[in-house]
Amino acid sequence: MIRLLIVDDHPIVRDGLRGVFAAEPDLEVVAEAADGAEAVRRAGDADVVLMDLRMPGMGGVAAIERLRETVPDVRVLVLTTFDTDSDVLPAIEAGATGYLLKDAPREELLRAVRSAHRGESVLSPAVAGRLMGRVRRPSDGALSKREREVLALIADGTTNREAAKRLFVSEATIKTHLLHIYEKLGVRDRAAAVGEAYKRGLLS
Amino acid sequence: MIRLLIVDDHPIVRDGLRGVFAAEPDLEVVAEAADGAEAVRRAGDADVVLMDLRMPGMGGVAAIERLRETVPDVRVLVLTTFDTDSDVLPAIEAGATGYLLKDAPREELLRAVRSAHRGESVLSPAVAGRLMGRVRRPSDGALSKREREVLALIADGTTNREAAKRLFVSEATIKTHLLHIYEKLGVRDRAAAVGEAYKRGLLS
DNA sequence: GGCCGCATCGACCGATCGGTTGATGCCCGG
DNA sequence: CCGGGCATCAACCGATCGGTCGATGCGGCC
Repeated sequence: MIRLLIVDDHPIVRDGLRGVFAAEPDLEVVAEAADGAEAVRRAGDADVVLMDLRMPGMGGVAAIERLRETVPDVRVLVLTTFDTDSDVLPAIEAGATGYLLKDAPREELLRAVRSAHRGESVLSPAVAGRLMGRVRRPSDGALSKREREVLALIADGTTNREAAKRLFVSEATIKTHLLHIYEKLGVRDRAAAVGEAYKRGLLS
Repeated sequence: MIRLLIVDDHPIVRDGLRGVFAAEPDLEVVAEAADGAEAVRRAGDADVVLMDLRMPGMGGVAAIERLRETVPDVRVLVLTTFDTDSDVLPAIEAGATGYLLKDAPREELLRAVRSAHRGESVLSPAVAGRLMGRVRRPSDGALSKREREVLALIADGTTNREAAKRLFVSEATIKTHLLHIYEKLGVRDRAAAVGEAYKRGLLS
């Protein structure tokens, strides 16, 4: 029997999760909490904590850090809406065992809970992709010449179509370059690519 | 009779323009040039020069600057594919009387040629909008607090939908904020907004 | 009170983007 | 020769964006 603690400031979400787990004979919701502080207080009875990140008062990241000190055996599976680096990384650094997005199918959620209980890391595909991209991110400035040209154009607001005209290639080529750029910079859209490039001094 | 010089490195474009002007009794194409240097040599016979910007050898901007010295009375109407700031501003600073995009309807082109001949400035709507945005750009840092919040999220790669969830507002609100941001920064999409914000130190 | 700036919002729609399936060819180094 | 990196390309489709029509309400200032 895996004992669960559901931590979310929205009662509807907590009820929804209860409903999901109610049908599983090996899962039992033993407590709920509406914020991080309450989660820390109630985690003693749980094996796995389903932790939202953004909550009033103490948020998820701080709670995960506290749980590592107070209930070191508990597994924390983050269940949240957000998958940006600024959300993912702090939670993982704080000690989360897994990171799932709230739009995950119920089967994935159930599988994640059981995996987390076994101490296995669980990441949603989107988050996994981001971490993988981050790990294999080459040194700064590793964009090819062509990629840098495309990026500079995008930063100036040109559409893919315009960029294609500008560089005398097809739009498909621009898109391919962009996908490579996103991969190398660990981002998923042009705006973030521009931001990341500025942060790395690739653009100025 | 308005005497025209067509400057474009593509023969097809030159032929196409000839065809447009052939039907106009008050317009006469007196010469063609395939690059800036040739344009400068042939401009003496012309009243209005239709100038492309990106050409091998001497480009349009340099040619416009030379024409100001050698044939100061000639009017230069830029006719090009590109309307980014990095194309528009140098041409206008160099002394172009007008700036049109190649996708302009023929009526607009004809009207522009006649206006340019009279010394009137002519701008395509897109370019006009960009210049207007630039002129009324407020001082740096004039984004509202909310706009800055939205911009920071966008720079991190969040979609409008995610940003809406994040800030507990509707997606329509995010879009409105973004449109205001684009207007204030004189850009037309999120990537350029991020770039511009970094240039101005609004993001770091 | 009127005006302005700011924040909020909906609906619709065309344009563009991102992802996904591949693929080819060139150059360089092992 | 082979493999890897780079550049190039097409087609399809769902997701998202940007633009456009408005609109309301609040607070501050004149």
